[in-house]
Amino acid sequence: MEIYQLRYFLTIVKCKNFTKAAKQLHITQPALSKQMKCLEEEMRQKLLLRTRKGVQLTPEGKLLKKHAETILMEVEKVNQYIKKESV
Amino acid sequence: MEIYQLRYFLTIVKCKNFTKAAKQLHITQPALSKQMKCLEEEMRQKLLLRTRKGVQLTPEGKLLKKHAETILMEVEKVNQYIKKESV
DNA sequence: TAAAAATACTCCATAGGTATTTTAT
DNA sequence: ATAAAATACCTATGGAGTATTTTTA
Repeated sequence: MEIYQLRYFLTIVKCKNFTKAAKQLHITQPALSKQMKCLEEEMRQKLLLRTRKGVQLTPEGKLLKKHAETILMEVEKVNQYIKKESV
Repeated sequence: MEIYQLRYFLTIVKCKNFTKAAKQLHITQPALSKQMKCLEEEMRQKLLLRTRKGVQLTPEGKLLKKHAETILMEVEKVNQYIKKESV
């Protein structure tokens, strides 16, 4: 599990669509699919339900979302600090 | 900045020594040095002071330590969840 | 039946290894 | 003089791309 994978995951949750999320992340849809497959395999459970209505979260996906948000919020604090210092 | 780099960084802080930290992380000392160089370059500042007395934190290093601890604590929660679910 | 996701490959960037040099007392 | 860190160079894993197939309702 790496930070970039959590960012990919949250972007999919927000977009409810792999293709749109990939565009927003400036990567291709297959690259994004592969990373989500890796993440689901590492977590040993499905996180995302691919339906015609859009991508939905499984209960485990919902839990990961909470943790991912906490982690990325903290990462964002570090990024802001870098910007502040380098100006 | 990735989770594995934060783990490397905190291990060095704990061990106060690159060589010992590398052993504990099951990687080589040069691999660890390179990752810390990458991290310092990305942060655009020195994080660690290499002294004979042991590796010390710069003020920026101390700040990163706090964020890294928060992030890794949250990662650990996810890992525990994986273990629980996969049993 | 059509949009979206998955699969199959190919490529290359970089994480990590070994050997060696440099640094700090 | 010596332990520790940095550097140089090499290898190989896996992240990302293109082309294509499969899936879902």
